Amino acid sequence: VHTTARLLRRQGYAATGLNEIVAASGAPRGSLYFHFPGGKEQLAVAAMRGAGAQLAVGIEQVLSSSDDLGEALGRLVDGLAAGLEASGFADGCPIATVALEAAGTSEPIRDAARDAFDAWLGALGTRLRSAGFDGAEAVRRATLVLAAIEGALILSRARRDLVPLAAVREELVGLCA
Amino acid sequence: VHTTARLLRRQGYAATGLNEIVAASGAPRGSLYFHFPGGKEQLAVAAMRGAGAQLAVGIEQVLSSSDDLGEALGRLVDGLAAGLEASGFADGCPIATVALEAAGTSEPIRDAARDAFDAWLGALGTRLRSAGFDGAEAVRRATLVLAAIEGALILSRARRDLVPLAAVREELVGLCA
Amino acid sequence: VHTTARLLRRQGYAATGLNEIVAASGAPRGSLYFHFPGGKEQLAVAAMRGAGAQLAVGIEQVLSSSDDLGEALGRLVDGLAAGLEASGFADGCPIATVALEAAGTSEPIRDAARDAFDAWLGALGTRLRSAGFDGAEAVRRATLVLAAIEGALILSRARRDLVPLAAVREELVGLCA
Amino acid sequence: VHTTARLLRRQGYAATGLNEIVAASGAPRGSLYFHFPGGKEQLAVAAMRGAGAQLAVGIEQVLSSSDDLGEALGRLVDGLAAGLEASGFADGCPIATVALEAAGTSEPIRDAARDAFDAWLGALGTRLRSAGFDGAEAVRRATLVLAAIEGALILSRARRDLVPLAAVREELVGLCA
DNA sequence: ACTCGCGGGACATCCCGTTTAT
DNA sequence: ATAAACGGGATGTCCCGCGAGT
Repeated sequence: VHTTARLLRRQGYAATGLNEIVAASGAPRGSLYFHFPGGKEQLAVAAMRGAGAQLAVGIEQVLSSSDDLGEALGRLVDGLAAGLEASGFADGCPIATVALEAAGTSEPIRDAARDAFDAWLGALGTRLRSAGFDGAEAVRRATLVLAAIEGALILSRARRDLVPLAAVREELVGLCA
Repeated sequence: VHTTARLLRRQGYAATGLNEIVAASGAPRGSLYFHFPGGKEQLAVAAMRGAGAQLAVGIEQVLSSSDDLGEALGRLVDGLAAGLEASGFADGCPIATVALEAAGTSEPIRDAARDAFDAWLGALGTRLRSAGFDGAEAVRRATLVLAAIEGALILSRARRDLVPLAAVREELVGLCA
Repeated sequence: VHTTARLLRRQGYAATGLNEIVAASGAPRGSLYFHFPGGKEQLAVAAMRGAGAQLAVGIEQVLSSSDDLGEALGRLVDGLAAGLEASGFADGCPIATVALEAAGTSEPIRDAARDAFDAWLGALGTRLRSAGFDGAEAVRRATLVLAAIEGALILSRARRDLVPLAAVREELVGLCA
Repeated sequence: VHTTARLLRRQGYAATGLNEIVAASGAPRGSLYFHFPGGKEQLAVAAMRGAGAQLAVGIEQVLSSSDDLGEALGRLVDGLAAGLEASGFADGCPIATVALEAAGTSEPIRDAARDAFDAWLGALGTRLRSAGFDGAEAVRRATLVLAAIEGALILSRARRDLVPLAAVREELVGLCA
C-alpha cells in the first residue's frame, strides 16, 4: 500500500503495473484481491488517501512551526523542494499525477484527489485566518498558495531544477508577509 | 498527430494506446512508423510541441489584448476556464499530464515539456516587463502566475468545478493590478 | 454439495469455480477442505454420485409407474423434457457435461460417471426384461434408450427447443411398444 | 484453428487455455487477436464450424458408400468407434463437449453447435428418405440415430470401452434394415 | 506511402490449495 | 470446524514495434 503510493507518485496510474507493485513491495500477489477486491482502482484510492492524510499532517506541523506566516510558508515550500531534490526530481505531489490522468476515468480516484486537496486547503486556510486574513479572502489566498505550489512542482520536475519552486517561494512569502 | 495531442491531454501518456490513436484519427496504422520511427515517444513529443506552440501563440494574443495587466491576466484565466468547462473538465493543460507521468522516464518528453513551459513563461515575462516589472521580479512573478494557473487547473479538474480557477484569477488580478 | 451438482450440470467442471460454489451455497469457505481434502475433484465426484443416485431412483420410479413399457418410457422422456424446459434449457444430464470434459483428465470423475450411467442402464435393463426382452437384447436396447436420451438432451440444449427430445420420444415409444 | 478444434474436442471450452492452444499450434500469440478480434469465443466458433463441416462431409461419404442402409449406418458408427479407440478414448464428438458447457453462456457457440447438428441431421435424413422413409418419419428417425450415436460416444468415453457404441450400432442396424 | 500480419511480452484479474489463527 | 490471509500460477486480453509484400 505504501509502496503503491510511492510508485503512483512517480509514474502515475496507468504507467504503474500491478506486477511492479507486488515486486517492489514483496507482498503476495494473491492476497491483493483479498484485501482490495476492487483491484487496481481501490488500491490506488487507498494509497492516495493515505498519502493525502499523511501530507496533511505534515503541512499542519510545518505551518504551526512559526508565528510568522511568511516564514511558515517558506518552510513548507522548502520541505517539498528538499524532498523533490533528494529523490532526483521524482517525488512531486503524490496526488496530482494520478488526479490528472485518472480524473476523467474513475470517480473514486477523483474523489480521493478532491478530498486530499480539500484537506490541504483547509490547513492552509486555517493558518491564513489565524494570521489575520478574513474568511473569504483566506480561502482564495489558500487556493492560490496550494495551486502555485502544485504548479511549481510540475515546472520543477520538468526542468529538473528548483528554480520555479524558489521563485514561487519568494513570491508567496512576499505576498503573505 | 492532432488527435494524439487531444488524447494525451485528457488521458496522459501511458493510458493512451497507439491503437486508440489510430482508431480515433483514422490515420493509417502502418504509416505511423514511417513518419515517426521513434514510435510512441516521438509521436508524443510532436504532439506536445505542437500543442505547446499553439498555446504560446494563444497566450501572447490574449496578453496583448488589453493595456491593463490585470484585465489581460483575467482574460487568460477565463479562456482556460471556458475551455475546461466546455470539455466537461477533460481538457486541462495539454502538457502537464504527460510531463508528470513521463518526466522521470523519457528525456525527450521532459525536454518538450520544459520548452513549452519556457515559451509560456517567456510570454508572461515579456508582458510583465511591459507593465513595469523589472527583470528579475518579472521572471519570478511570471513563474508564480504560470504555476498558479497550472495548479488551479489540476484542482478544478479534481473538483469538476471552476471554483479554484476563479479564486486564483481573483488573486492574480489583485496582485498584478 | 447440492449446489455444486447444480452448477456442474449447467456449466461443467472447468467453468465452475470454487469461489462460485461457496458464494452460491453460503457454505463456509474454510470448511470445504475439511470435508473434502481432495479439493475440487473430490467435491465434483461427490456431487456426481449424489446426482447419479438421485436420478437412478427417479428413473426406477417412473419406469415402474406403468405396466405398458411404451408409456413408461414416454413418461421418462417427458419428465426430463419438462425439467429441461423449466430451467430454460440449462439443466440437462447432470453427469454428461462433466464426464465429457473431465473424462480424459481425472479418473475418479470418470469412475463416478461410469457408475451413474451403469446404474441408469441397470434400471432400464431390468424394466426391459420385465417387459419381455431377453437378457442380451435387453442390455443392448437399454443402451440404445439411454444413449438416445443423452444425445437428445444435447441436441435440445443446443437448439433451445424440445423438438429432438420429442422425436426421440416418439421413436423409442414406437420401438418398444 | 485446427489445433483449437482438437483441443476443444478433448477438453471442452473452459478447460482449454489460450496458452495451450498457441503452444500446441506454434502460432504467434499476438496474431491471434488480429485474426480473431472476438477472442476465445470467436476462435472456438471457427473451430466448431470447421469441424462440423468436415464431419458433415465425412458422414455423407460414408452414408453413400453402400446401397444397403443398415450397412451404411454400421460403417458410420464403425468409423467413429475406430477414431475414438485410436485416440485412447479422447476424441469423441467435436461439438458435443463444447456445446454442453457453453450452450448456456455463449450464443454464438450455441449457434455453431446447432448448425453442425443440423447439417448432420440433414445428411442422415436425406439418406433415410432415399431408403424409403417418408418425410416426417425420416426426420424423427434421423434424430434418433444422431442422438443415439452422440449418447453412445459419451457412454463409451466414460467407460473407456466400445461396448455402448457396439450395442447402439447393432440396434440401429437392426432398426433400419 | 500503406496493409497485413508477426512476435512476444506485459496487463489486470482471479483461481485453487494452504496455512495460520481461533 | 471456521475464518482470514497467503502464495504463486494461469487466465484472457491487448499492446507496441517491426517486417514482408504490394
